Amino acid sequence: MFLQSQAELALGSRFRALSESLYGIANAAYRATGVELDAHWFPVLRYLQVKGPAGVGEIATAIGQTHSAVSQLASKLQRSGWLNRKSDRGDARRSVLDLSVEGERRLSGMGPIWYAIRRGAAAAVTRSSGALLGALSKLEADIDSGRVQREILAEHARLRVAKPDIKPFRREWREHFYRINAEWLERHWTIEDIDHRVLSQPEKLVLEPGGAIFFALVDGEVIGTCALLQELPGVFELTKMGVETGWRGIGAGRLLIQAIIQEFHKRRGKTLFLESNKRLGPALKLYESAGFVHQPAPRPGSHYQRSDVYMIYEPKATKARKRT
Amino acid sequence: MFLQSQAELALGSRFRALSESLYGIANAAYRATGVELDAHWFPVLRYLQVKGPAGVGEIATAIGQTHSAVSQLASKLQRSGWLNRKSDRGDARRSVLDLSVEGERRLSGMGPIWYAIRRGAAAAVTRSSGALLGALSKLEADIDSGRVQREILAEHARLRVAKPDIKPFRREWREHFYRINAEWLERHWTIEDIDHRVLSQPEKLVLEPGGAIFFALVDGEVIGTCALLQELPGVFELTKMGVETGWRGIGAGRLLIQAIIQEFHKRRGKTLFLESNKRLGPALKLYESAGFVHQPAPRPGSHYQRSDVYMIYEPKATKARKRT
DNA sequence: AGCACTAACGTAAGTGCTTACGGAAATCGT
DNA sequence: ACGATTTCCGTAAGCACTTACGTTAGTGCT
Repeated sequence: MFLQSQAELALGSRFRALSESLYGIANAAYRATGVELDAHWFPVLRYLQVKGPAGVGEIATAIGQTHSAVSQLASKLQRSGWLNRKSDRGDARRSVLDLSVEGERRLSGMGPIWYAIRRGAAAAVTRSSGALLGALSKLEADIDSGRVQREILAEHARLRVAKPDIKPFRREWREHFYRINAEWLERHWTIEDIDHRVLSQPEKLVLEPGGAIFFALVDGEVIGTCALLQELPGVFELTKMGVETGWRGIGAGRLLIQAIIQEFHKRRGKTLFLESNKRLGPALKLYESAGFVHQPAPRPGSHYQRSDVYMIYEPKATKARKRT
Repeated sequence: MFLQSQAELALGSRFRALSESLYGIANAAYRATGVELDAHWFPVLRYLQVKGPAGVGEIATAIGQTHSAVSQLASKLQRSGWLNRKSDRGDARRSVLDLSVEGERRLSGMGPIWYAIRRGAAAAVTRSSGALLGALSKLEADIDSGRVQREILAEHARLRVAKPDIKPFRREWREHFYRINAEWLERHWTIEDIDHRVLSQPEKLVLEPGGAIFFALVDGEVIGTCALLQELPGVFELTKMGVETGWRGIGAGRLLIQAIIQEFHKRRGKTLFLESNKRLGPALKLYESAGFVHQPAPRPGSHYQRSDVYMIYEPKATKARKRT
């Protein structure tokens, strides 16, 4: 599921959909058992049944909705004979809702269906995690207190000004190497077989043959990666560079390329090339400005179907010498 | 919170409210950080950003909404320049959505705010219960499979035809003695001091002085209760009778009274009386038909403020003898 | 006592979805 | 090959809320 992959970011959508599902289930149960009740009415009607006559505002805060919602629903329920509405003697602003005799009668036989719904839902909740109800309560309290809100803003203040750090490969970041590259590969092409193998076994197919992998991190979150692959002794390929959409434009790509080049020099490599595709405009710009020079494509013996750009790294020093 | 007291019955409302809260939080975070994005757009925009161009239906199923919702949102986003819409060559029924260059640009800097929201929400979720996300996923799957629906109907089929069982007091049902009586007491009056004491210490104040308590159960759920209280040796009071709203009309009240009377005879009691209130019409009918006869109220030395009905049990046998 | 202020509510309009419906293109069965 | 069915989508209307606003009644301050 796509929404699940977005983790906490799409909770709003998921809760909304869950809400509709649950209303649907309850309504289907009512219909199937011949009960004329809409699940949306339950909070108001049940509140009146349990607590007796109550004002609009009182009900609204109790069930977590606005007074308008309660007022409008009350009008509807009044028309269909569920409840009575009279204005409070004593405080003429208030209008007091009360179950009608007929409404009370209709509700009085709901025990079986309510318990059935409750048991069915409880079973599902238990299967999903025994503590779901408690968790929801705490979450609601947390949100109401404004704490979540404040924390988000605090985090953002830190993340916005954070600069990317470049760090060498660590095992716990392994999955990010796959994830980040899969994102743009799936987007523009498909993941070729060679891609899949390299991405899923980076230690064996990149590091052990004398290569290197770097990650770009922002405040501990991996947001980009790049690999240096040794094809033949002294011949290296810059490959699998990706920065998460959403984190572009803070210089992570440039830093990654610089780290790769530095590593290439450290290993006394002779040739550093890369293959890419014309559709990756911003990346190509980065390569060019880092010292890569276009060559006739495709490279003889290219591994990739999608490759139509071939570049070789020519250090500034070399070019400068040429010009003089 | 009232909704929480309704446990699984009001999950729909709670999820809906949670959904609104989370959208609100996200939107506030966007606004506070100067990002022009509506949290409701996130699923569609993010899907396009990650997966690239996609059809309306594909997006709809991926994000769990209807194609109509996606189509309408797409129109809006198209008008405001976020995305382009063109019909698919190859299949003219499809219309393909794609982020515009401008839309892509706007989204490209969202990393910090998205991660901030994600962290804030994740922290709240962790505080509420580490497993909430997994629990939600399982719950969604369970609902989608139709299992919850089926179980509710099966439960209802059993509960609807179930007859109440009358059982003597057990410690594990203790709280129900309080809960069920509190319901009608709070509803019509307030819980007097003597009520509170008796209800919260039934063993000490009812059973030990030679009384009894019975519960009415339906398929294992306690739905009603009644107490026999020994005031003086041989003088008993029928009191604290209640049947849950929702379970009235299946004869639980009558069975409870019969059980009390039987217990009264078993203990060779001489007098069985009760105090009640005129507002409790249905209950009074039950008392009358069970053999209780009205006496001038209030009873001398009554314990209760609310009492304006006083009845004494006169077995049919006695009345029959009188008539002859 | 008078006057700003607040509280309680109803109404109108907006919103983010849904269901219902219909049209057009693709696919299937024969 | 061609009618029946299915797929894909857009539009319209509905729904369950919301926010915005206005009215009326109570409250607090001087």
